[in-house]
Amino acid sequence: MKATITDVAKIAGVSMKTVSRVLNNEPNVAAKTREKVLAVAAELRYSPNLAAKGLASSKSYLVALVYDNPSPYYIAKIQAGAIDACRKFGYHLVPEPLQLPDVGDEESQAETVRHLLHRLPVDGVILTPPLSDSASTIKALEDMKIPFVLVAPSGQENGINAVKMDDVQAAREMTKFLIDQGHKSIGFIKGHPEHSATALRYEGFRDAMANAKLTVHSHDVIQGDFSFRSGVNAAEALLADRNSHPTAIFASNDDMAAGVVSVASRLGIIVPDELSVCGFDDTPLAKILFPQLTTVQQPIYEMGYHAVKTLVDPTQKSKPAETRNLDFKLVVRDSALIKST
Amino acid sequence: MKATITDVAKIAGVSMKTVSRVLNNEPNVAAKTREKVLAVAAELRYSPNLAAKGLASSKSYLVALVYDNPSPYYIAKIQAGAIDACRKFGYHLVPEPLQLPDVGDEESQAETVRHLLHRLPVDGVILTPPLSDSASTIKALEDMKIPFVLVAPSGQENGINAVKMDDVQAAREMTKFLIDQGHKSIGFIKGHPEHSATALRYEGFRDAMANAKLTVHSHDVIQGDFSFRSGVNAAEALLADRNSHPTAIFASNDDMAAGVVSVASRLGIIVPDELSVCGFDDTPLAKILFPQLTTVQQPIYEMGYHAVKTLVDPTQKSKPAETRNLDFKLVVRDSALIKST
DNA sequence: TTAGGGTTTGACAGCGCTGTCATACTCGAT
DNA sequence: ATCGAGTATGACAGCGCTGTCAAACCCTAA
Repeated sequence: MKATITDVAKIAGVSMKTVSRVLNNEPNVAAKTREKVLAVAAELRYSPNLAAKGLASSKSYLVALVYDNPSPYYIAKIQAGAIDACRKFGYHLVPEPLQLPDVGDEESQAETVRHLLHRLPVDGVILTPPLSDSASTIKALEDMKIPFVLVAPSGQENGINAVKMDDVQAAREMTKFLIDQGHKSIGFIKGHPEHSATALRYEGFRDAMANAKLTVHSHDVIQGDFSFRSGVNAAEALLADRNSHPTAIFASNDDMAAGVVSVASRLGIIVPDELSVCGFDDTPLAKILFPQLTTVQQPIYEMGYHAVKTLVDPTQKSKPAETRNLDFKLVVRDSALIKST
Repeated sequence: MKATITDVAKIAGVSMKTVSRVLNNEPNVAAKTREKVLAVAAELRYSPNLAAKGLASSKSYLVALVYDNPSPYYIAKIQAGAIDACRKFGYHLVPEPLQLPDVGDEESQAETVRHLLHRLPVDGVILTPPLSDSASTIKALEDMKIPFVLVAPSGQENGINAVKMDDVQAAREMTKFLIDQGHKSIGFIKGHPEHSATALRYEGFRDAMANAKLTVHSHDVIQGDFSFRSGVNAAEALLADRNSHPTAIFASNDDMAAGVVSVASRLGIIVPDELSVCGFDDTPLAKILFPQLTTVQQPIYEMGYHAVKTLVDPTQKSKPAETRNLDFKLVVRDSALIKST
């Protein structure tokens, strides 16, 4: 029924090994032979048996995506990128969520991961945040000698493969965008204190303000926690004085920005005419909201793609481990007005 | 380094085959032998090599989740359920998104799926909507003799495994809930005309209204298309007359319900005091909104779980193919007030 | 012409496991 | 004691592929 290498070999009149060579793009095959093999393979609709390949070459052609991230949206995007890269290189992606009950201390996390990968040996692992900051999980991987890539780790890892984006720079550019729009008084809502991005985004904001010689008033910076509700609270504080409030508010994520928009609408403050609002992350929410949110689009898909690429691309192999910064994108939508000159 | 069956066999003083028997819970192994083997296996931290297992038994221990569904949220939930079931039965899930560019006519979809599964032979396939309604894709699977399960197909498939929920009943119960709350005039917003759920949900609504001997005025039923914006438009129509509008609005999905809430808030109509609103799907949006949405929670996770279960559970095997209806859940939140007696 | 080096090809073992079938062992009934 | 019918175990081949290594071939330079 299903064609094997032996079938192809027989019909093409060559040995199995030669067929194998052709199919794996190995050198030292006469062009003519190659063509014939390819033709036969196509005709027979041959496709290799991954299990057999794996068994013989002690590779699995599998990459694991390990996550315990509560944001399905984030994971879905990473996964999409990772799968596309896998396809390109003949690999397959196996998502391995850590059960929420499992997510206890770091140690038990690492143990779970160890267990997981013991059962299903893979050729590489992608660690998503917050796992990408778990020292013991990383150590477990190193122990097992399984290649891995960190997605958006907060530390500056050396000698470890990682993909991330520059939160500071993104916040800087967003802030600069607002300043260029003519805003001088800009409110900022910080994220959850324990999330690593919080400090980075705030740093970018302050940088840009300082560059523009604008002062950041302490009462214009409010602590949030990335939740919609905290955005509401922050907005209420920032907009308390109807006669003198910031003309723009930069929230550290979209959920909080949505909170700001809702408060503004309740107070009758028109966005963006009287108040520009921007967020961070470009979640689906950003497009549902009215007006649509100006925000920062993280290269999440790309992180997934490049994570897999560093893991499986033979070209990349043997290159020294490195942290790769991927480009974000400022998405300007209605919530922050582009002034007509 | 890594223990094999041979190692375990040697140390336990039995044959490979016996170890294999123990590890696969086959019968006819002396209790004492079983214990010893298990002990040795544990000590050696032995875990079977999936590729070898697969090669020898011509199974892959892989289940594919095929989707071209644009809703990452939906897929993520299906996937979570499917993965959990896979874990339980020693399988692994491989997500196989159909590239958006691929999604052309049904034929090319089927061809893509055929191609996909040709490359990676799996023991079963889960087809998510709208693929679960693609006759040619289903046929491709049948041709390849790969077992499959349909998730939420709209047709009444016979002799085919499927998991779904009863949209009609859910809409009926939601409507009944509103009626029990004392509402007599209830507006309804229909979904996208081409989506199969649209008719079912509307049917449930009408059923319940008829049961309660309430008339459905044609001007209280508005055609929407599942988008937020269409919800806004519908709400504007339904609430046009400030003095006499429905006291409750049942939107066919959460996005449209969100549109209703936003219009109500703009018009100064207090939800739920002056207007009860409910949606369908229990998307993340439902909890973000203020007030939080009363809605129907679909058993999406459960569908994923049971889909895999029917595919791989040896207990279920050989059972006749059947369509399984899973239970939905009415989630009552603030947007539809529970009146204090 | 021939040696030497590179290129092209194939034979064969074996990856780690399971299916098949044969063998050995156990125990109650005769 | 003897037979039969389980029950328990093992020997062995082979799943489909690749790695290794040897063989065959081709060409150029002497």
